[in-house]
Amino acid sequence: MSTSPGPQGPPKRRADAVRNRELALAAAVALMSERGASLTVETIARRAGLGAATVVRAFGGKDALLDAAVAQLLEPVVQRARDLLAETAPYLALRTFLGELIAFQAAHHAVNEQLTGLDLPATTALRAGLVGAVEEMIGGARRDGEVRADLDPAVISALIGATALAVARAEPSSPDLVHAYLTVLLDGLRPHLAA
Amino acid sequence: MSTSPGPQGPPKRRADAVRNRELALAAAVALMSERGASLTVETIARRAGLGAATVVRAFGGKDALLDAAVAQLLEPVVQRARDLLAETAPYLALRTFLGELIAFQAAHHAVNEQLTGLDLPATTALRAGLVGAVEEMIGGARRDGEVRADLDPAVISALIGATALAVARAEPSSPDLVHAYLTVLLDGLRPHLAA
Amino acid sequence: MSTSPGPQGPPKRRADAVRNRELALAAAVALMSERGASLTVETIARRAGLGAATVVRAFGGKDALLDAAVAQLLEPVVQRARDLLAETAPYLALRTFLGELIAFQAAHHAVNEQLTGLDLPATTALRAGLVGAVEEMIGGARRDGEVRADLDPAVISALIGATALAVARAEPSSPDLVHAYLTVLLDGLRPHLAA
Amino acid sequence: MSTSPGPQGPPKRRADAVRNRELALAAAVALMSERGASLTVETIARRAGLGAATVVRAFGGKDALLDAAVAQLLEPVVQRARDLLAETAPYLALRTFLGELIAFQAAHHAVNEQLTGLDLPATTALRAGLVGAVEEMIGGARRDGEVRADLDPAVISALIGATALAVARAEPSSPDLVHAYLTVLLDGLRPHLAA
DNA sequence: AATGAATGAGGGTTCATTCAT
DNA sequence: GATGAATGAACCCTCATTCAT
Repeated sequence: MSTSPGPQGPPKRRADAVRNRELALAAAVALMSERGASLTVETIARRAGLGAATVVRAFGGKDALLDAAVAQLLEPVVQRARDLLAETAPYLALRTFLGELIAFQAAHHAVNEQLTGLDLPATTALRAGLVGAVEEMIGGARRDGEVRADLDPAVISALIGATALAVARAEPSSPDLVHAYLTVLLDGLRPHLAA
Repeated sequence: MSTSPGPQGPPKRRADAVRNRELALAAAVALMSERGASLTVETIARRAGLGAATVVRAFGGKDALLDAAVAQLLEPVVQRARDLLAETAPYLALRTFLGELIAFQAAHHAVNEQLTGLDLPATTALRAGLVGAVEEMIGGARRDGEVRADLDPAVISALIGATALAVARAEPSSPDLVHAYLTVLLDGLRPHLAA
Repeated sequence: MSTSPGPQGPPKRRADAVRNRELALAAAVALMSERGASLTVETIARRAGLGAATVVRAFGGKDALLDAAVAQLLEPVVQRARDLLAETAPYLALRTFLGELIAFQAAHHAVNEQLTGLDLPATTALRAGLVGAVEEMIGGARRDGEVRADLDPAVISALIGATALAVARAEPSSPDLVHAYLTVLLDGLRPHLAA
Repeated sequence: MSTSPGPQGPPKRRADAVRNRELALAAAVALMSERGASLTVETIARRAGLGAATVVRAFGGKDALLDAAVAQLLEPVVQRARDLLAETAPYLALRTFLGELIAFQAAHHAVNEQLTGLDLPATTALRAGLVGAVEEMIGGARRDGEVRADLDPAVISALIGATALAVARAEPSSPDLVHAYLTVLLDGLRPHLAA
């Protein structure tokens, strides 16, 4: 009885594993936020204070690790978009969300710099969710007459998806650039006043 | 003096070297225009009909080769921007150039897909030249009252530089996206109608 | 004496250890009977419902585990050979045993597929025992005039040892092949009719 | 003109590459003939006096290297079987070939020790050719009344294929074992004299 | 000068073993 | 004592660069 855990304890040392998973994720995220970081398994592991094999085992492969890292970055963003959609008028939601999106991306501006050509299902799904939420915002705002009606909301959403990340990743990053992006984009999205 | 040719001896077989340089450049440019091309030295050399060592030797390293290739791609674009600046009213030049820029980038959407973290001086310089030309267009258009005055032309230029490439490289590429980008951007750049 | 238990204290939880040993052995044996099974420590442990460290600890290393597993497979075969020797006329014993040996090997055709170069003392000893038993069968059958006398029984036994396994492991396995093997071998072992 | 080769020379340094290919093949073959040799790319390369990457590049992968090595070993054997078939009466061809086959295999007794589960097309094809040739020998000998008619030649051929290699690889290798194998096998293949 | 070939460095992954719980 | 997790070593492979021809 002295060594066995109480009746509540199925996970014996799982806690450490979870912690190391998070360490590896955090290390990957940190490296993604640094320009030109190498993002090799070895580098990530060293940053996390772990062995290279450990991080591979914890995720089942480098791709899965990167997928999990990007997903961890993206998940709260998507959630925030959904929350805004539920709580706020579409156009206000769009304005609010865009600002937050850029601010968030700017804090992790190197995200998916080296992710081209990889199979990242969680990331793909989250990006789709994000684009979908933005599309709903735009659709609603358009119905409210707040956004121009001559462009397809899906296309506008894709446009935002493509450019927001680029602005966030711009070198050098500057608040002025973000401000200009938001200003131009939102003004450009307003309904046409005159031909 | 022993190794350098005398004044009577211009480079003897430099013609071959120049030709091979151009072959390698053309091959690299062609590969950059194909999604998912491998862009290894071996691949480039095979495409050029040359040996791998030849292309390395012709440029002194892979980075320099890529730099030269991207520069070759970018150079006419920059030149076009300068020509438009010289010949056309600023705002019209801007509108014209933006459309051409996107079309060009879309035709070479793989450019600097794998260029992160590399030291590419020629590319950097040309990009600066391009951004500078756009900045002049915007400055002129602003003086003509064609572009909003509440944003710094340099910042707008940086914004265009950051987003144009992203739109051109978007996956999947679509004319609608390009159209929406140009529409929103240009409308967003118009002077404010109401404070 | 200090480490060995006193006469009043037999091994306390040795029962668990013994049980785990048997679980691991059974798992290893089961995996050896499946074509292309991976036979890693992890795989064996999972099949046994144990932790990987447990199976290693129970045997002191993977080699010892495999040795014990093969030995467990071979032991009843050797015992059967000894029983037949004791109970049956040599030549009949030989005919009977050969059929059973092939059938047994065919049921565990993956045995020692991945065992090359390993140090497996128990397996080696059992194989020697098996070869010895067969040698006795042949020697007795030769004395009875049932087997040709121009070949050394030890050599014939080695021949059987080498070929029986190969036939059992042949790809693809077929009853016809086994039948042909037994037919040709036994006929070839009969005494020479004509010089 | 001084440095360029004469008009006959398309392969400039291909000779060295061919030589290194052969060095690598010879090293692989040599290692296959040693019990317990590790057969890693590194080991083979070191034995050949080459870098590991060189042997990989020369063959395009480890599997292809092993395939080529085994094929090189097997090719003259298959050729010899075909020659015997063409020149000699079937049963004599069979007797002759079996002796040579064993002798040859015995000289390379570790061949395909670690080859299970690999995709080796050349090896597979050559083994099929060998089995086919033996099958023809047996079929012809059977028509001549030299080999028993109650067993399918294809099955007998498979039997020989399975056992000959095993005998050649037996540990320890001994001339007596080979002699016994040939004696028992050939006698066992003779037509049935009495029920 | 051009090049096919060689290679050292580095990548991701697997696995038997060790360790902390 | 049992175990999930950690890990160092080893494997195969790729590639930019260097070398011998």
